[in-house]
Amino acid sequence: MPELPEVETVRRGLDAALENAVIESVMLRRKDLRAPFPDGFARALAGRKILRVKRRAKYLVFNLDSDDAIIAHLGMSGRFLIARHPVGCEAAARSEGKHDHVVFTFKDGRALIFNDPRRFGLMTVAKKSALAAHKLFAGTGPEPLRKGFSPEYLKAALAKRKGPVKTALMDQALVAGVGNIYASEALFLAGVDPRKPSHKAADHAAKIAGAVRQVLKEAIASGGSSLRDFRHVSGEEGFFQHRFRVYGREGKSCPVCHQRIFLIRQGGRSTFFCKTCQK
DNA sequence: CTCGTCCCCTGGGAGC
DNA sequence: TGCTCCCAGGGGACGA
Repeated sequence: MPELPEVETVRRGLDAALENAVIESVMLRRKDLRAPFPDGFARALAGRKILRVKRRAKYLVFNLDSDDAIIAHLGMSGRFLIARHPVGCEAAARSEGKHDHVVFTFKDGRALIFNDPRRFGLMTVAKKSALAAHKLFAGTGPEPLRKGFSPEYLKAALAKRKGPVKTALMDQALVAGVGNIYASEALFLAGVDPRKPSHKAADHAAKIAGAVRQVLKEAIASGGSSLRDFRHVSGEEGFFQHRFRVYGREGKSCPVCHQRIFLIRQGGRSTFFCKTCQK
């Protein structure tokens, strides 16, 4: 599910709802997700206040009023849902909702539930002062909506690679937060063939960088894409899935030239593109 | 190093 | 209706 626009949508919902919320308890319904919860996870969080919720790449970072931050990843199917009403909250906290793996309760009576059927998600705690060097973030490339993701940077990064440009865009070390949907969408906007070797696509770096930024901004403005699992923290769906130009549209007509859209496999993932518009 | 392949896990949809 | 197969937004561990 969640690429940068979806994670950013969740971040905004969490940040707005949980600023200054004080954690009362943390219930773990199992010992691990993609990785084990660290020892003392719940204990380190109880009584702490959430200051801000930030995002780096596809990770959410909850800054606490201690030295710690919670790091969370939605994997493919993770959801954060806020139970707003005390009654709903108590029910949520007590519930054994299928795949509700973590339940935070707050002093104000609300609850935050992390639900993740596939359990590719992750939740851990780390020192705020050492986040940039944390194993999960070291080696992560620039944020695509910040200045570091410049045409010059992308040109140099692509020039060093041999693999297809679409695979390169999905590499979190090259640029943070772009996944399978938005890599296809961005290359369509840029008019670049996803099969093109990265070093040859380097000449189009400015167009590609601009397209990545454009599609991510559009998707954030639409509240992300809900194909199956993705929901806002309120439970609402995003609606950018209705705006896909190529993703999931195999055999349908290209929005620009009306030729048929093709589906190929790259690195085990589906890629959608227009052979006429993308060279 | 970089690249491709496989795997983790559950659920939903297509096809028979 | 029910079974089997395939596929899914991510990422990390392998081996070549």
